[in-house]
Amino acid sequence: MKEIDQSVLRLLRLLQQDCSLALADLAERGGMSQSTAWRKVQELDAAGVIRRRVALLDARQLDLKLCVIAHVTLDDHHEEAIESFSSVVRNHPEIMECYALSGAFDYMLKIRACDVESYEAFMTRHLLRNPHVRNVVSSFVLREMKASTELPI
Amino acid sequence: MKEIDQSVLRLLRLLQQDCSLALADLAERGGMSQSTAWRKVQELDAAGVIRRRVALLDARQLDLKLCVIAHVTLDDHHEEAIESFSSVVRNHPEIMECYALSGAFDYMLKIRACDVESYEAFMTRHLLRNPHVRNVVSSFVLREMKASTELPI
DNA sequence: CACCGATTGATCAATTTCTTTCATGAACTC
DNA sequence: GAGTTCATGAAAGAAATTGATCAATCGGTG
Repeated sequence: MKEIDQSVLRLLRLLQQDCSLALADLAERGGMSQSTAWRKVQELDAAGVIRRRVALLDARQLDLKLCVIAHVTLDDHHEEAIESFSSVVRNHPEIMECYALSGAFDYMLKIRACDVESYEAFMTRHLLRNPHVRNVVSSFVLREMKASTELPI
Repeated sequence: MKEIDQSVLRLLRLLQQDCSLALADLAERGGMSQSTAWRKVQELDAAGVIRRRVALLDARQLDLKLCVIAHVTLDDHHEEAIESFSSVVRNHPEIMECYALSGAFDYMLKIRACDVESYEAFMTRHLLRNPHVRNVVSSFVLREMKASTELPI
């Protein structure tokens, strides 16, 4: 990928807001011809700047009313402990996000579940059962003030 | 929206993995005819179960190498303090996510920046300057183990 | 200024994809 | 069982994407 100029940034901003835009609209709003828009999007796809296009769904309508932020501390940080924990994270779609952090906790997880019971069940069944997990602190999300996928570009 | 049956769930799962699938592919993988797939997707769009379709970009290539999880505590929880804080969150795209939490902290923020300096600048300029913000604890993301937008359905 | 390469926009044909229409059959009601 | 509604699939038409070509334009360089 070459340098990313202003016109490409405009396309990217539009696409991360709505990738179902027709090429004609995209071009118009991006202030360029359809051919140029097409070529730039091709490049962005090929270069992997556009990683993927996904549909964002409404959690409430799909009965996932609960969202939890959990902070996890492992017992030790040996290869095996980390791999074991990673595997739990990978294999459970309820864990939507997981970041290794600096600071007081090793990991931060964002977890979705239908309700407190099923969260509790998932937790005890899969996370707390893992021998390397020393500590989990769960905070319930009271309100989603912002949940954007748009990078600040 | 009526009840959501298995075939619709299959479509939703596919779409939240890749919404650039052609209708024909979507239908085939979802195990139904193209017309049926089209109609179901229309309904899901209309009902808002599919909230939007977005492009996910590569933060690294866009020079956003830093990701920070910040925990914020407000001074008080009066209308004004909350509104003031909300306004900061709304108006700054660097703050990609913000959740009001139960537990030790009032809010959790996910923030993207190019580097530590610009993060520091943003922080002091916009968050710490806010008179209602009592405390901010920043944890740097060392590794993104998982960052999915797929709901566990 | 003249030249060169790169980028852009316009246009077109081929292909693919989306959307509508229509007919069929199942399920249900009266 | 006749009639109605509803969901389904096939097929046809409309529209958009894809990819290529060509001329015009822009920027830099000798």
